[in-house]
Amino acid sequence: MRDAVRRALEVCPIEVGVAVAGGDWKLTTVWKLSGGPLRFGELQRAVGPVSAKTLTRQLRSLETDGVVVRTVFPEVPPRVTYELTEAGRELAGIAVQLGRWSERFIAPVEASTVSEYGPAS
Amino acid sequence: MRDAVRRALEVCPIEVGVAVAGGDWKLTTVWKLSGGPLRFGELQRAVGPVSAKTLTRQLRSLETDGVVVRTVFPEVPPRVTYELTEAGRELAGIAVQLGRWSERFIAPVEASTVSEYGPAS
DNA sequence: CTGTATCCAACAGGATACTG
DNA sequence: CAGTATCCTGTTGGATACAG
Repeated sequence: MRDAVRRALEVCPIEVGVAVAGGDWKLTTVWKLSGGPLRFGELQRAVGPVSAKTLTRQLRSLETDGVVVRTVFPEVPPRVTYELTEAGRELAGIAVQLGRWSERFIAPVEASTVSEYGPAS
Repeated sequence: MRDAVRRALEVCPIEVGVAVAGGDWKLTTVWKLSGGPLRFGELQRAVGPVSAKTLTRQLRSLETDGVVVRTVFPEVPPRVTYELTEAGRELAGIAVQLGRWSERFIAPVEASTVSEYGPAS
């Protein structure tokens, strides 16, 4: 278990959730994976302007916390896929709600809603 | 509007939500306020081991983003209360869901659930 | 293709002392 | 009481170059 999570456990469940799901790109990553497994490169393009280094670290963190599963195929060129666990699928639902909340209260828009975008195909 | 929010607007609604609600103590603060207005000191004790400096900054950020309202009473000693806007009340619901999610998938427990704790009285 | 190593700037958050 | 000012450490995240 990661230190950040262990520390949050001493405080309250909400902080545990923040320790696991907080940080740039994490929830968007989970959301993009809710359409099914994606390779590293596909994921990077789908998530947005995230560096490989950061995406890798966030994915490792999510893997440690039991949100995603990483599968390495012993091929050349290498192929690695990421998919959600049950915890990840549940978290994706919360991510969508947060996206809708921000559309409603922070940046009201008519088009380009998270509801319409959907996860990466 | 804060820079972090403006930058997230270029990416996706979920990242906007993270920009507003992400960061230690913010969601717990919102949750504790869901029981009604609290003074600064009450809030600090309710949230947990957060420094005054950090809590102040998070509250200012939440105020700028339209999640909380800060009210100063011209008295001696000074009294300042914080309360949720409608956006804040909606966000508190998501915070509770995140807390329940972490209880279910990260740190399963029988007692001491976020559901039982409730906001500060 | 999927990363890692290194360097760097910016930010987060605690501790302490202090103010109106 | 409700902060602010200062100093400090650790973390975050991009850019670039490189590796298997």
